Amino acid sequence: MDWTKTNLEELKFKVNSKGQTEEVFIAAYDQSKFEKPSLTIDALLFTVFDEEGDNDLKVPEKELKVLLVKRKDHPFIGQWALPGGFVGMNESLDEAARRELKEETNVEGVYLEQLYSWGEVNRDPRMRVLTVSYMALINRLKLNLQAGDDAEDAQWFSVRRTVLETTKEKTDNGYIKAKLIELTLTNKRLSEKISAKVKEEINLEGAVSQFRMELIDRKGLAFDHARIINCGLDRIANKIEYTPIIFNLLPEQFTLSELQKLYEIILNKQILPANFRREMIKQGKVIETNSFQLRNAGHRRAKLYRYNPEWDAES
Amino acid sequence: MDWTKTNLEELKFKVNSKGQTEEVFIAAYDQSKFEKPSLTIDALLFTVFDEEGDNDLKVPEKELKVLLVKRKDHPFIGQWALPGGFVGMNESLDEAARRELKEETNVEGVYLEQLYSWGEVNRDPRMRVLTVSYMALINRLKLNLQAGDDAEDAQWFSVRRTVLETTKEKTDNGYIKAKLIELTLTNKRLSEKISAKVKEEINLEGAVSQFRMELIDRKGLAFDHARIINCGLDRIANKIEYTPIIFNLLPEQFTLSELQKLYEIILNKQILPANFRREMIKQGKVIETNSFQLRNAGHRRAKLYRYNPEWDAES
DNA sequence: TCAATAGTGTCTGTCAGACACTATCGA
DNA sequence: TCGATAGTGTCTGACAGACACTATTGA
Repeated sequence: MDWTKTNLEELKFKVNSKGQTEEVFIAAYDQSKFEKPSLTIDALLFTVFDEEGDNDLKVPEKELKVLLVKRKDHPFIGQWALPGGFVGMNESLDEAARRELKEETNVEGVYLEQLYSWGEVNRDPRMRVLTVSYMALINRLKLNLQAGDDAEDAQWFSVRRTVLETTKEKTDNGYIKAKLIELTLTNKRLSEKISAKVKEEINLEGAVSQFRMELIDRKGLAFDHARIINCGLDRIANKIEYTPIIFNLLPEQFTLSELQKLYEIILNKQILPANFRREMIKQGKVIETNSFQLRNAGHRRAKLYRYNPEWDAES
Repeated sequence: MDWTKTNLEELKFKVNSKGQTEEVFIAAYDQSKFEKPSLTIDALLFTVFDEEGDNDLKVPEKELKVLLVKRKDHPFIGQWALPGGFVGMNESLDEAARRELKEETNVEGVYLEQLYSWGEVNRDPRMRVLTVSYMALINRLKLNLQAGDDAEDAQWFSVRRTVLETTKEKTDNGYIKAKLIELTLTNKRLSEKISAKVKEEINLEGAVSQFRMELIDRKGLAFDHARIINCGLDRIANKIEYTPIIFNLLPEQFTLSELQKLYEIILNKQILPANFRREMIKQGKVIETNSFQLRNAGHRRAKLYRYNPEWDAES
């Protein structure tokens, strides 16, 4: 059914207060009378790299990375921003996000999800801009296979999130709880280090709660993009337990330790290996393969696992 | 910090490839060159009424209600739609949603949350319209106190959701799972009954999952609003366990049975009273009061409880 | 006494967290 | 043999789901 048309016979000839049928009304409708905000999408692209340490007995650390581009024009010229751009008149929001993804990394067919829409009046110093933010999760290998990776001014930054301070203030009929979060974005090769601050605030009055994500300090990050990155990190952490999105960040085969490391980064807490192992296998999120880790390290070789595509949250 | 301005001295005098400083650039920036989609918000207002049955020994049933307005103009003239409208150039999205809420119900200071943004090219037969959907939860008493309630063409409809069919089709490397959902919206007084169909589809290929909510049949509901209502119902169900949003739908004091009935409606499943009671009290979401149910019914009077504003998901 | 709901007590199997222990590999 | 990680086994307390039972009220 094409629901985009009114397409009911009975409505076709109905007239409004000015005596117009739908056809006449639409033909006469002048939308240009109204001033409109501009519409953009911003794409948060995450991936995971291995970060080799000094001691090669140790297993390499995992780093969560986000793609930033250097702005070539005002506003915020020379600063780093999320890739994004205007939405064309003939593409949907999702299509615009996938186009941006493709332009920036030359990757297609990856996990993509709408995050949130940001519409404060003065978000952009040029004019009123509404941005719809999207998040994509890409595995490293897919990036290597395709070109456009380290093209020009798009660079991967390590993301780290620290909670600097949590406050909880009781009010008459509820509380105000705030979390001051520091986002640290680093790129070793360029010796770039950005650390922005975002405040998450829950204002509860009775049962009426209001959640806000406020930008406190955007040091080197354009617009309110620090807020969007934080929003994406929250989203991954929320979905990690009941969806398989995390496997989008890993290669086809992986060890349980690697998977655990990723969980620890995203949830920002330590997990006991024995329990993690037991739970993953029991849940059925993961299937044992017959292969083993290739790398010769000073310890027993780990069995490789892969995501179980039959896995289902319901069961 | 006012992050909406570039406000770093070093950037102020930096020039772009055309030799413009930021100030010059912004003054020369002509946004009117670009065609832009229109921007609206749609507000999903939920509340709960008691629905008296025939047997007055029985406790009244609860009904989840949504506010719909009858369209007075094309397109979809005469059909029911969510309240909503264009976003002004000087109001944020949240402000626009609160304005709409106030205009429609004269209620302020209630729970409001952004749901999702819908941006398909042909959503609206007039022109390209992006809509950002919001959901508000309002308790019945707040509505009674304020005017504007049953004004003109805004009416409360009972919402019921039935899963007509679930299918799961295995593919090479994943599955396609679909749920066909029927939304039934009824208003007894007007003898109106709308039943729209929405399909929720999860397409999983490897770990790349894609979620879509598709409108199958909009029978009497304007635009893609059935989809938005369904999205709101999903959101409440997801948040009911770990947030106190449900208390926004209840009066200050309530019995545990009333609370349970609401849980059952929203989660669409039966709960054992003994366990429900135990869990609510243990969790500390709820505080005992000294009052009892006034109503004289053929059974022991129930103690009234109220929401515990100290309750905190973390603990 | 009955219908209807309020509210208590308890049993049972499952499971998360903690931790002790064994296995394997390379230097 | 040591350092490092892989992987197994098991104890414990908490807890969800099921259900039997008592309490209170109005007709």
